[in-house]
Amino acid sequence: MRSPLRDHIRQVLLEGLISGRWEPGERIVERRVAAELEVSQAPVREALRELEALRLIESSPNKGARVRPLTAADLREVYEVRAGLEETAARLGVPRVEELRAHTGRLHVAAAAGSLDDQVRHSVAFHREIVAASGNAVLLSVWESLGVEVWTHLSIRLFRMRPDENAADHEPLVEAFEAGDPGAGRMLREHVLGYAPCDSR
Amino acid sequence: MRSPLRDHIRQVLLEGLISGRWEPGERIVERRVAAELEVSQAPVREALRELEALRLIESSPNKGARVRPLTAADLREVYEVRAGLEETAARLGVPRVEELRAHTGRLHVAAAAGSLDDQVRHSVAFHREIVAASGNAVLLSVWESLGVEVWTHLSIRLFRMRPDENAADHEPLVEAFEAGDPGAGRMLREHVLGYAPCDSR
DNA sequence: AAACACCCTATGATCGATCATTGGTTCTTT
DNA sequence: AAAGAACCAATGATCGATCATAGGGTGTTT
Repeated sequence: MRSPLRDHIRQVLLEGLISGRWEPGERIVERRVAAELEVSQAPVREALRELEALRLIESSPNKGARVRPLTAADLREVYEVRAGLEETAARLGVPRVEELRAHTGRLHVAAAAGSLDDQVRHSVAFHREIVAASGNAVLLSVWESLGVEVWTHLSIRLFRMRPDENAADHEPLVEAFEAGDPGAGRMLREHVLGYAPCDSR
Repeated sequence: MRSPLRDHIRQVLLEGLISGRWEPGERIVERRVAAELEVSQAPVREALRELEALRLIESSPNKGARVRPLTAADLREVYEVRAGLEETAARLGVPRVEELRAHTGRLHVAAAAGSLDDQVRHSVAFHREIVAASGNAVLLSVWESLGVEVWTHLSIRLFRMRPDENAADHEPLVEAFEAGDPGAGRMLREHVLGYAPCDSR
């Protein structure tokens, strides 16, 4: 066994959160998870702390970890931050348009096939490409710490939100980037906010 | 003893990083820290992971943690992200102008007294107020995860950067917020970027 | 001497056990 | 019965010990 123990545990916990095995507000008991996976308590703790950094769980001293209750307002906050980060990314660098087109194409296919998981995956990849193209590693790291993919899955399950099923929404963005349109950043921000819940405007 | 063991350890490590006890690139050995503080290895590991989330150290499996070598380019990346976050914050909410004035005043005093630490502290408080006023808890949490205060101390020590000694720089911002100037966000972004190293423009 | 295999130490990763806190339960006391 | 004290089980926090890997040293082969 090399060293991916806590990585494996984190993955199991993540899948449990996405699939709804643990409901929001429910406690996640370190020893139970440890016993089930036949590992010790320590790596479970570490995995839980990583999930805490993703804001998926919350914990208080001596009281343990519980699944963070996810409200539409929380989700909106995440979208607002994400929109700002992606706008910043668009200002800093130009994404590889071919990549964007490839992701958009796969998104089309997934939407046609009705595969929610694939839609989420390719949509996330589209946006990640933009952030990565900024050339700013800190920005990418912060963006990833938002846990976009997981939150998207959760919002679909908990709020019955639809994934951005119309890949067409992405086309204008690609064209703006290709044309070097200085308004691409703003477009991107609006695009992201458009999927946030309770858009107050 | 209640539960702040790992918090205490994190604080000790933080102070060591700021003070230069551990130089960039140097290894931080879990057991040595544990022995010195007369605690076990486990809480030291947890504290190290928190510092890793702040991007202050980096670690790879089975190879341990080392102080992240801090380059001017890294620092610039942090400033770019920070500038974007604060611009987003300014768009979302209006800070309490009295608070801003109070922080600016203290900044003046600290600058006059030549107290670097106080200058950093009050400058950070000024910007934090703006982010907190956004009303977006995720935004605040992400901003704090940038570790602005620590990075500022480090950049002063490693690059002999000057803190934003002229509190006057903050005055126009306060006035823009007070006037409800829609350009306040952009001003704030420029202000933050102005302190970043290697401004290429 | 270069290349390679083997061993050895330091140390990160993990474990099983123990300490300490929280929250509930029961037992008085009024 | 309500209020409080004492007890108890569950579990998070911490510990000391063990397992396993990385890197360096040493000897052997060519």
